[in-house]
Amino acid sequence: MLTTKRHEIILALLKKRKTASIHELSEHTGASISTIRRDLEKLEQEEKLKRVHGGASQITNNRYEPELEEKQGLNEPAKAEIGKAAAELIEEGDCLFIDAGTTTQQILPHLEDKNVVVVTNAYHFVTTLLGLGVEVYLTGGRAKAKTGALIGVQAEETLQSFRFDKSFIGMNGIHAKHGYTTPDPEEARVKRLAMDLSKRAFVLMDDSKFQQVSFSKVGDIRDAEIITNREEDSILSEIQKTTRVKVVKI
Amino acid sequence: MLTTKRHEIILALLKKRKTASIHELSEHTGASISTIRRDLEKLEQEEKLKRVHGGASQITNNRYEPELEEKQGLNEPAKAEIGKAAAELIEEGDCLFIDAGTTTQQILPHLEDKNVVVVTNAYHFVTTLLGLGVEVYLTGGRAKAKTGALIGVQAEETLQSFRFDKSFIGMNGIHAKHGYTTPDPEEARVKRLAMDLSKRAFVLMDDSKFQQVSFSKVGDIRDAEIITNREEDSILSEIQKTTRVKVVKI
DNA sequence: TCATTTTCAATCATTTTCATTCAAAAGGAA
DNA sequence: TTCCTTTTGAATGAAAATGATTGAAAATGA
Repeated sequence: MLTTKRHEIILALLKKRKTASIHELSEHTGASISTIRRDLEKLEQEEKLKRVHGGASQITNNRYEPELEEKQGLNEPAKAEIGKAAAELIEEGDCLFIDAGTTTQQILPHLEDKNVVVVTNAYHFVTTLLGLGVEVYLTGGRAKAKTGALIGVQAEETLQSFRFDKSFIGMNGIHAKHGYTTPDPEEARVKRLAMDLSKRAFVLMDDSKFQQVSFSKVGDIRDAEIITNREEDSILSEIQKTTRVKVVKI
Repeated sequence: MLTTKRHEIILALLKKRKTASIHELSEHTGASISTIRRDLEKLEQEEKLKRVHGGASQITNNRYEPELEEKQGLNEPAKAEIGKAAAELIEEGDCLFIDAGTTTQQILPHLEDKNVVVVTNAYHFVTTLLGLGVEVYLTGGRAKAKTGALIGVQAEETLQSFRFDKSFIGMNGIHAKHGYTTPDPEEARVKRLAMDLSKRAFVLMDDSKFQQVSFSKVGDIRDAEIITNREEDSILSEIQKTTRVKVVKI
């Protein structure tokens, strides 16, 4: 029996049932227990299935959730502090835009029962916000799994019908010369538009984003204020010449 | 029996009933009391359930979900069958609108890896659909906790930029004379618009909705086709004079 | 309150499964 | 063929899961 064929059989069986034991698979393919183990090891590396004690189980359908949750773990305390600092700027009656992203997400818990209206392009913020008793508007648009954002013409159109007191934007890179950048051009347009529609725009960034440059430019340094945990250094000083920076300690 | 499999069984049972005793679970899975205890301990750590003296109970995530989940339970088998029947109408390459609602939600599992584009006004369908590998567009709008729908001018504006091969609409009432009705006028407008933008519009309704009249009119009987589990009777016959009805058995 | 019953957490012995190693078998190239 | 690499199956001790047992804790009912 060809190795590839065996792999197919294993995956096919797992598609029908949610789990399968090593012994079932061994019997079903005619291969020995050891071989099946090796197969499962390889297939797990390829993210085709998940090994469990005694066998294997289907990979959790959610192509989306894991990515976001993984990301969530990175630099978590910093993000939480930045989110808290952002929330402190919010006043009664504010109309806010909150961009999709793991850092901006940290603002949410601080909005409980605040009298604000939130517009967001993050479809998975909605349930949380409603639960906190906040009035929520979602932009339309195409749903992007990787970042959990809504993008495209519909997102931009919907945004046009709002004006914000404050907007909180996530960003992938900031560079003294190249300004704010992010990988996806369509996301960049939405961020840019939200900034333009706000009296005050805040970019939330942990220190790892400094001097990074991504593919799509969102704007120049002066186009927004910055909230970060970056410690004082020459790069930060340079940026502070151009715009206001709120520095949080962790 | 695989450990993972047992965990799934436990969670599945808890999803149906609100609580389950250790003994029930032991009997149901064939595992010993000790093993079940260990399972519950682990699953509680993962926040999948809450242990209580003598067994375990469902976890309630937040203030919002319960309402919708309660509703979910009502007439569940009927809704599942109706959702399945609706999915059978879908063809390769279709552009679909799927309305927010517990009945329309039952279509989702049948969309796995189908080559379709889905537009929806239900913000909590997005993650599921992306997980199934479907391209998703969300309408904009104000998020309504009670029904999980996006409504208002932004929703209508976003919808205008699409045309659908088929739309699947949830509805609260159908009446031979008064047509389709639903409680919220803003939701009614969205439903109406989606129907207008579709080559074929389908209203999904379990039999409890017949001869019900709600506050806001969505349209006349002939404005959509109907998918229901209503058994043959005079009321259904009357309606069938006006429009096509697909009847499912449960 | 107290006594009784049920459930719980901790521990132990047993069984099952796992990762690692090694040698045989099966290809592939010169 | 011979030499070399890859795949396979078996063997091993280590790790994990399981079921039974026990005294402590919690619930129950008088």
